[in-house]
Amino acid sequence: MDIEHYIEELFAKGHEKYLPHLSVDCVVFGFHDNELRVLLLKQRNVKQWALPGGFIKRSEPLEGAARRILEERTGMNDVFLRQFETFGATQRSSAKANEQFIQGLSFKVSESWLYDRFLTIGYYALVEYYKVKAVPDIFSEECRWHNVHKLPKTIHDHGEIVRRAWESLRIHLNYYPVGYNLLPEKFTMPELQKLYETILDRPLDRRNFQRKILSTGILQRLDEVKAGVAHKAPYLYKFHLANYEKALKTGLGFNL
Amino acid sequence: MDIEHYIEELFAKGHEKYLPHLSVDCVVFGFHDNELRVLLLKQRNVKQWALPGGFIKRSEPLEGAARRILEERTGMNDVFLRQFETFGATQRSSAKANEQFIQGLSFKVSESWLYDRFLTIGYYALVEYYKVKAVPDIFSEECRWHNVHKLPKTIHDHGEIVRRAWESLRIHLNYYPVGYNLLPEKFTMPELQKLYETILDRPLDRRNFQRKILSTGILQRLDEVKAGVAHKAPYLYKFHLANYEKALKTGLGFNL
DNA sequence: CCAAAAGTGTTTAAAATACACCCATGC
DNA sequence: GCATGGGTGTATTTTAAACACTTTTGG
Repeated sequence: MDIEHYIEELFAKGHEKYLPHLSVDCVVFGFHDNELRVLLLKQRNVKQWALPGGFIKRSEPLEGAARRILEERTGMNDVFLRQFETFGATQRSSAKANEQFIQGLSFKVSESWLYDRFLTIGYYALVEYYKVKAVPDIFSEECRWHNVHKLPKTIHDHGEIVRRAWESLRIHLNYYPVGYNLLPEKFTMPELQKLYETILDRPLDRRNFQRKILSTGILQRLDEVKAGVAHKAPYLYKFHLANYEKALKTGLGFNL
Repeated sequence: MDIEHYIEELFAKGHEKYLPHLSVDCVVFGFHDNELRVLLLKQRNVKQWALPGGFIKRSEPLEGAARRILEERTGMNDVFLRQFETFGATQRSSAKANEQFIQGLSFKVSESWLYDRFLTIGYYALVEYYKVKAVPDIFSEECRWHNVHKLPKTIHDHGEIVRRAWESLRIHLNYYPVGYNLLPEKFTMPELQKLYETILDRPLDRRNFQRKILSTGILQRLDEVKAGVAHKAPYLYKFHLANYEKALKTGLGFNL
């Protein structure tokens, strides 16, 4: 099988192409059905899920690796991406933890760089849910969104990594604007609020939220209302890109 | 020479003991003469300074490596230590950049794991200035404190790393208490304020600062005043450890 | 016509800021 | 005795939080 061949090659010779002992894992956040979701890959031969991850080419910038991995899994480039932590506990990954996966392979590898200890550099990404064309990697049979509140069983410390990414994102939310990468171009105020509430995991006052978010100047209201909805149609907004970019740089001393 | 032998061994066989391509660098902050200072090492054969850094033993936790490195350079354990960023640009380190150092060695090494690309995981530490017994490492001839405002020429991206660490510390300051690891056991309110002003790099109002910091409950005033000072003697304070620890965990939604 | 969601402003409380006078000490 | 820095409190402004009624629409 083609993929098995690919995997065998990676086990045997991956260290020639990639830096050993190092991986990059991406926590890809998307927003859908009023849920904050992360993209996870279902490992072959194993009933566990994993973060989209990969290795760093020997002469590839660290962030470049993260962007490449992200593009491979989601088809997207130019997404919001932020490094948040590097995980380096000794027990965090091991050949043991991968045993089940390895045993399911059709070939035998008695030694491989992939059996070594790995440190992983964690990035989180914010992406527009509908724009993602999720594709599994060679280790996986499926790529699916999961509600951050109901994560399935994960390999290694990937559950913890998601938790930490979410934590970083919550803090991030109080410094920088968020949403451009998580919402469609046009969106309503209640949608934006839901996004914030979902990330912060608590309800916000409708009126206070609107006042504060508008005061930042990152939004512009359109002369359009959302069509085809029950009840009163809410206005559509889009981000004021110049102000949004500025706020990304200078921050917006915000407190929701 | 003994040290040269040590270095030669490290060049030749270090990769057996340490993870390749990875280093840990520590930005050690101390506070003295109303200055925020960082500990830097003067490299042998080179007119440049470097952060205290080192490598990760093959079965050593990442943070453990940082603590070991810190203890080796400062003689201190149990200091405040926080990972803040991992630096992985391709051009950040190279054999070229180390050329001068290598040429100064009495032996020749044509190949070494140390010539490879390195990613470095950045930690910053907060330490009590007077408790530090700074000792150079094998690559250095001197270990000295430098004012963060007047950093000397550094190797690689170490200047940038200091800048980023300081930035992280400034943000940190608005979430968590700081000072226990930077000040002597007993200190005065003006001293604490100077520390905050120095880290934030801007003046703070005396009365407002005192009110806010006291309202957190992390301080306890002693029935003692500072002796041997000109002018009115300020009270001495110490940290209320239980409250301080609690604040380290739960944070103190602070805004100076 | 009514249930459900959106639009809009005001009042109140809390927090941040600005500011001034007295006190103790070393010189 | 005076210059210097430390101690203390209040008034003002700004920001956050709480809160209710009206409007629109689909069913």
